[in-house]
Amino acid sequence: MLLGEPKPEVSVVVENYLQAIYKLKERDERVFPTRLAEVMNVSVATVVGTLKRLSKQEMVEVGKNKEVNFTVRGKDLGEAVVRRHRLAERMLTELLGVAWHRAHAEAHRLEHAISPYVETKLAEALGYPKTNPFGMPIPGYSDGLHQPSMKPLIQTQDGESTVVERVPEEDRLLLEFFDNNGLRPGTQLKIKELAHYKGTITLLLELEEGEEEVVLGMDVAEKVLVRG
Amino acid sequence: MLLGEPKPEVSVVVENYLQAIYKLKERDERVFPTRLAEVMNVSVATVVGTLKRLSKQEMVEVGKNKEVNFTVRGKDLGEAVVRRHRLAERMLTELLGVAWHRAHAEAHRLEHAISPYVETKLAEALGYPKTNPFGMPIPGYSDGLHQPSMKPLIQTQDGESTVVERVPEEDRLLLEFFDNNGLRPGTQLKIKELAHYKGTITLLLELEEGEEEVVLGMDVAEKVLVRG
DNA sequence: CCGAATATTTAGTCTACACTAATTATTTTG
DNA sequence: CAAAATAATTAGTGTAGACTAAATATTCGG
Repeated sequence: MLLGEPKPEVSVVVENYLQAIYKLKERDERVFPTRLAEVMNVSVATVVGTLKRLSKQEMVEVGKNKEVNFTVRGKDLGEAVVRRHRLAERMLTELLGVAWHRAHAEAHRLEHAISPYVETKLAEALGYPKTNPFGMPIPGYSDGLHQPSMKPLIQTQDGESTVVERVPEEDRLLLEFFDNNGLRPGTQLKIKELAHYKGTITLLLELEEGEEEVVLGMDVAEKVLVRG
Repeated sequence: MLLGEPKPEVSVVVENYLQAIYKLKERDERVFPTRLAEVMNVSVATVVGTLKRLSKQEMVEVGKNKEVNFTVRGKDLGEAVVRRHRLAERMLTELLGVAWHRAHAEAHRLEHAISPYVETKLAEALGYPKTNPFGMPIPGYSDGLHQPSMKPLIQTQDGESTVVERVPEEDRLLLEFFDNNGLRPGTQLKIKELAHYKGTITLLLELEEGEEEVVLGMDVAEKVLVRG
């Protein structure tokens, strides 16, 4: 009954760094040590040290301008972590009945425990989903495919009708609010009032149980994408 | 987009030690550092060091006779890891279609990534299974319940008909052999020849596709449990 | 272009977890 | 019971990954 494992090629910590870099680049952010320290919630000194190790292992390259870029190997690994994270989110919500707003945090623990083999079985069981439950594309199953065109809520017109395509997944409280109000990818809605002047946007969600009015601030409205 | 976690109470390493201790005690083995070093696949010196930490954290007590025993806290934690492991094995085989003989190894990575909340949802989705796919009881869902009486294959009689209840799950190659031959919990069989003198036992498996003859050595036959 | 603000690096420390080698206990056995 | 075998401990190392504090670069604004 041996329980010791044969040691994974990359540690959980390294996987988390690569994932963080991948997600920043996914939003077209350039990656620098300080920014990485913010999202990883560690000190800058720690990031500098870790980047040194990552460089030595040929996963990233740090330019003299300090910008962090992936090597091919690093990008593949980071992408794999993100892919497993988003598949895990789907598994949690669709197969296990986990609450939608909890899936993101829970998947963060699972993403490192999914082997390539389990990943293939999981993707198959889920029918090769193209996005996670929050509308983020699952790399490997979604790329290449033409995605529906999307724009942030702040760029909509008063009175416009559209459909939610993506919501920000990082803030637990916000997710819970969305969950309680039925605002998630697929939700049909109409822009009731776009009040840039006071920094709010009022939505009329068209749910099965009837219409629901929701008011969002502009900072949030910038991160909610709708079709169009 | 913070990715840092709030730090789990116990590390993966500690969870693995507690799990190993739990599984040894489950088979009524007394636990000593050397034995633990064997099953954990680390040096005895490492075990001694780790046990010191575990003692300080009130998870185990090491007697002057060197025997390792759980505290209440340690037992609860060890049991939780084993429970999640066996639930994960069920999830892999029943929900994801993972090959039976691979479930054990794969679950070893997942067991540390399942929170109490996900565990409840998982158990619910699986219908509160009483055993894992290899016939081991899932603590918390199976205890208290009267289990069918079991005995090892070596204690059967020539010609006896019975049903497989449990197979050893640690050896990958053996599991694969079982898998390929249809020998798993639930399989109906007849003892064709019990040849203690040459150290073999020959089984006639009654499968849907017909009968299958399988020969096992006594060391393996000791660890395959059947009803009776 | 210079000084302030911001960003990065270095130095030194700490913990967990692994190792080997050497030493010390303990147990088994002739 | 003493010698041999087995078990356990101690000492010393090493790596990953985290920290703070201090030093050094870099960038930005007036």
